[in-house]
Amino acid sequence: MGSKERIQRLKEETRNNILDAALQIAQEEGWQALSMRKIADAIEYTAPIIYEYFANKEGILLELTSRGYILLGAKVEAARNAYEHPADQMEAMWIAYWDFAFEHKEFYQIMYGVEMICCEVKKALPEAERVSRMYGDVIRQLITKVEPDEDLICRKYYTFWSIVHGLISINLVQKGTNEEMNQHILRDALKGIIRFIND
Amino acid sequence: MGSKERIQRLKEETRNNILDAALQIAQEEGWQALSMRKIADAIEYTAPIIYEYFANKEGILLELTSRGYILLGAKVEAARNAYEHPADQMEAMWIAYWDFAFEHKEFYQIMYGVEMICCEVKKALPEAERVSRMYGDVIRQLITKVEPDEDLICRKYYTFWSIVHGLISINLVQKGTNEEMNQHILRDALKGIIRFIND
DNA sequence: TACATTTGCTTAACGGTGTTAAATTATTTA
DNA sequence: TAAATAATTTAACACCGTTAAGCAAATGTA
Repeated sequence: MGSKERIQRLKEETRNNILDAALQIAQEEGWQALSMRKIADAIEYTAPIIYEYFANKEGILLELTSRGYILLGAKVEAARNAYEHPADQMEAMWIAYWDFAFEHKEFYQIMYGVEMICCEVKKALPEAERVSRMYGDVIRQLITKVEPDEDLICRKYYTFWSIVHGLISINLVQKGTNEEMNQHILRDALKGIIRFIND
Repeated sequence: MGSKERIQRLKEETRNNILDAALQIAQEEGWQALSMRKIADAIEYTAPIIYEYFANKEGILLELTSRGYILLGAKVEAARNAYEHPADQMEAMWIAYWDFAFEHKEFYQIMYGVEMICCEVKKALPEAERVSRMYGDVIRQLITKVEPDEDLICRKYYTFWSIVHGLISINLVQKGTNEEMNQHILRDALKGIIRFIND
């Protein structure tokens, strides 16, 4: 016979087509615009066919998430292999991570649950601005330089914000982590930034 | 007459009821479970009524986001007022931010676009574990202590991850920020953590 | 008081979603 | 060629956000 394998190959191809179509739609229109019917349209089938290849929509997302991690893993590995000393490796590996996030935005979003809410209106919410101004004011006082330029203050603010928000996000998305350790990390990082704020 | 004001007050009450109902549903079932019909049920009306008070569903979310910032602002302000020295203020303000995120998870989620994907399966994705192991290995080499305990490595890993992921999230959610500044913040923070990894 | 107008609210509907079951068509097997 | 199996579609269900039409009660006016 031999056609058994050919059919198997065709099935695998369709499976890949589904995943590719889903990713492409996400790239073009965002994850919120992804629908089973749109995927079906793209692969020139009707929607129920997809359920022969995936349990449900989440199954597709899960598979893409997994593939995202494989891609990220390769990038991080390559970055490490490009250096000898651990310190250089570490920096390169995180920069690789950073680059991955922006080169493959859609992957990063499903991998780490980052929503693109940003409804244009939300950006300039005065209540939000008030909060960041409060932080900025205190940072200004912390900097000993007589005339700290606004750029430096902004940078320090983002440094603080990033680590706090990052730690929170990680905890909210994949909860069940050690509460005590979080407090330890948070306080260490804050004290670290404050101590070396004038570098 | 005087009934004009009474009616006005009633309308405002209904508006608040809508917001309260929306928040409660989110607290009990998550944002993804929030629907106009569910809100209507909770306030004992039918769905179209809500459109007399809000332009659409996003309008409700926007108002709640705004209220979230007001709440956060109050907490941060109180934290600052509890201390004299800027360094103490700064730490207290970020801890207040941290506490707010977990005390008012639902607010934090709409304010900063944190999705709760975590479909239980995703947690233990082997491809994801491989990536974190790679980072852990290099961190272990960076620590000079002869027998670094696993807790320390984990803490350092989360510190790195938090700042990188935090910075990425902020950029993805409210894009349009300065690319050059991001690189500056990223490299500064990485070098800082690496340099003081043995504290 | 009687009629007209406005208001508050509901029902019905439209086009969309994920998903399942039944029906249909095409392919393979006997 | 006929029966059995596989591949694919159509139809349907229950939900979603949103809008338009209709109704009923309250209000304003003569």
